[in-house]
Amino acid sequence: MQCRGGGGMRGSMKISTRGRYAVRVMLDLALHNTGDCIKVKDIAARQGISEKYLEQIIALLNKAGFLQSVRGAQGGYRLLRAPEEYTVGMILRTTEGSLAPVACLEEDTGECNRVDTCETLQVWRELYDAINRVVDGVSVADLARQHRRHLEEAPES
Amino acid sequence: MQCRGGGGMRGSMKISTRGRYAVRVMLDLALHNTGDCIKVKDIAARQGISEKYLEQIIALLNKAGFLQSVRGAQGGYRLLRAPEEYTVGMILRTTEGSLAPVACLEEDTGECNRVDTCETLQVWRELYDAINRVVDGVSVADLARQHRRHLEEAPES
DNA sequence: CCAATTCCTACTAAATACCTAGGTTTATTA
DNA sequence: TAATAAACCTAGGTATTTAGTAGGAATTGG
Repeated sequence: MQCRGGGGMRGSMKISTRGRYAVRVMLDLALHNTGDCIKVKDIAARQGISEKYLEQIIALLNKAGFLQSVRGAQGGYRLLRAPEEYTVGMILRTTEGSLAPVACLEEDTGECNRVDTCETLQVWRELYDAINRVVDGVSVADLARQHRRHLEEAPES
Repeated sequence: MQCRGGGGMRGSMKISTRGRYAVRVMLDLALHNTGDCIKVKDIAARQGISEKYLEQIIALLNKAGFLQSVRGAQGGYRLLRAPEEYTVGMILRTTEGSLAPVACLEEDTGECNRVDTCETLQVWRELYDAINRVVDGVSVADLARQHRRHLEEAPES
């Protein structure tokens, strides 16, 4: 359905929907940060994402301490801190796990035995650094700012 | 066996063994670039990788036009061009597919409909650029140079 | 001819991605 | 107080991908 081209090679190094949706959720929460609770149902509707699936993703963000949750009727979620305080890197790490391109670079795990003689490790380290620099250099507030600028330039609906 | 910590979160954005082995193969071929053929069997032994699996990976590199192959007894492979001509990026792209972190950035495919209003796309684009800059900035010759320097500093065996 | 090699295709077990489904608990409100 | 609306929790389920195994056909050197 999504792979029409030739066979084979679809591409790894991908950020999964979990991570991408999580970033969009955080942005959504920042844009509707009026003080009162925001329901999963509303986010799902706005973002066009399955409600039940979003629930699970938000649960990860919640467990990470990013959100404040209110149970019961008229409950929902809101950002615990200011949008500036959340980087895309933080969000991706809690939902996707480590962003290291190879397991050897994982903080706790890994440590392959060929570490001293492995020339490729240096490349992976540079890659890891570059990835972290980008994702930690963008905050949810940056995304929100960009969204508002978009609206000004092309005001629709 | 490799995940001992807690459950959950293993980490995406990973380069698979295909890609990592491919880079090691190219480095191996560069280091043993004496002019005569190098057998898969020897590479597999030196690198400690399954012969049959390597065969398939090398087939990809071969089909991409990176190698010269000689069939039959005393056959094998050698680099078609100088090690300087191959970047890690080229190798990863032929074995792993596109290095784009999201499908929307894929050259031919993708083009999601929310392209104009998607603020997150900008982050993914920056990430894509950063990844490409790193992997295209390192050649197989660089890896070989680093290997030889390693040997000088700590000459073992 | 024989042995060594590349080449080609199919298969498999395990993990992962991306959900769906169904229920439990907690709080508001009619 | 009962109904309802929400968060919370856990267990699947299908399709795809990964990391190989396996087995043989085609090609060449000795």
